[in-house]
Amino acid sequence: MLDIQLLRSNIQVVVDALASRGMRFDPAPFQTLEAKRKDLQTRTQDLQARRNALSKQVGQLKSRGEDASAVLAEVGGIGDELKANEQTLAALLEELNALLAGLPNLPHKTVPVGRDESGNVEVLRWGTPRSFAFEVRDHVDLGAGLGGLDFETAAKLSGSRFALMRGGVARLHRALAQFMLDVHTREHGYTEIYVPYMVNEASMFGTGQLPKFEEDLFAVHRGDEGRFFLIPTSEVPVTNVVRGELLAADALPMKFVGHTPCFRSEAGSYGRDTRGMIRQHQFDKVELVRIEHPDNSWSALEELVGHAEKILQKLELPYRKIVLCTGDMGFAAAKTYDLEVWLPAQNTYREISSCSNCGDFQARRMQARVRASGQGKNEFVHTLNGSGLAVGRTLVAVLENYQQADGSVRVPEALVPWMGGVEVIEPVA
RNA sequence: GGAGGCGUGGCAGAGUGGUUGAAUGCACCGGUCUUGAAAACCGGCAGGGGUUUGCGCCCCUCGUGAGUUCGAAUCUCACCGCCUCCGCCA
Repeated sequence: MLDIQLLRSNIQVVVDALASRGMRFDPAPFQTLEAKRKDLQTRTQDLQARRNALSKQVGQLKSRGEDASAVLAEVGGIGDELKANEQTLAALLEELNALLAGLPNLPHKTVPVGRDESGNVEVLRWGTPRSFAFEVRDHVDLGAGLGGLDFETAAKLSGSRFALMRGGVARLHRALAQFMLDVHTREHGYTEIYVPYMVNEASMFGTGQLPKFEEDLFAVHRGDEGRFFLIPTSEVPVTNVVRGELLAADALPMKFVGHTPCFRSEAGSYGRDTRGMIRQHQFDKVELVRIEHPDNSWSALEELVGHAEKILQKLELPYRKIVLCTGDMGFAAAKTYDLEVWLPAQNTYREISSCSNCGDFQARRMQARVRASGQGKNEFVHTLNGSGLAVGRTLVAVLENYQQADGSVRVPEALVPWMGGVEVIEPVA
């Protein structure tokens, strides 16, 4: 959520910044609402002040045993008008709020301007894609050969865009997640956190999935007692840990790492990545979340991306790092780095991590603040999140990059201890 | 699922219709004292919003939302959450 003060004082800044994201924002409706609000709020508050003063008089008169009927008659007349004003004002504020809640975050000044993904800027390439002396297989074929990836059975159980893993591949999947958790907790100082996979509406609003992106979510209904939403990323529950909190300055930074499944309806992406487990309704992700003091969030973003990169480096998977341009960023982000891993079968780099600083955008929605240390004002915290990494896609990358001519797959050296010493996953006969 | 209890400021905890946004303690901030620190003492200290060049003035908020009333932390209803006991249960 943007700061309404900014829209009041300098709406052109907002219009321009949103334009760089490819969004046409017409300031007129906001300004009309805002003018009405100002007028109505002033009048309402005047009425409230009068009522309060007169009611106070009644109390004084009665405590002295005097007659209060004249004052009572006067204050009685205020009631109806006041109530009407209060209701109109509440509706108006709600409308303003809804308008505000629908606006995406403003890009940080260091974000390259661009209209779509073609405007993204590569900042780093790490590792050299391996050359193969045989024809590479994609993870679907490899997984089938290993008896470890079974999309047909998953489809029987649930439908398309679900995966079922067995044996060595299932173990590899588990090992990857454990490995990531261990690296981030032991080497990068994150606190492991376990969170609910279903959250309420307020949490989805807090991180920005609602109200605009409901179609991307799975909802779980509980009769007429309301509904939960399956988390599309652990960013949602983990970040919302601080919702509604006023934190002590020394409570920051908070660094969490969580491993959860993620559920996405993938509405509107019917034709894309239909083969294999690149784009699933359910996938696992190890997520890094940081709650930072506003002064530190930008250096924290660089650090966080580095932590995600470290996993790829340890697994010796070639990747590149790009900065998303203004037109390609997510709703809540002020700046985003994507990490893309090399997939030999696709002969290209594919997204495996997305790391963002959301600035105070989510914090304002969540009302998550940090107490000022000295005289200053309490401030909204800054929230950051990044995949460290998407486990399913990491599995795909390992299978494809470490495949051998006979269809077996070597286990990356760094991962062997998490595989109980297994160094190669062999095809089934 | 049944029975009972409880939600007040950063924390603990008073307050059961009237100048109470709220005692007290702790924490925190500033100061006195001290070589420095601690202790002691003095002072400050909820959040959000409106308006104002500023001083300030005003409004809202005691889990959330409705209601009763001239007036609600206090009374009524609904909802949410937490605790205790019983039942069930991975």
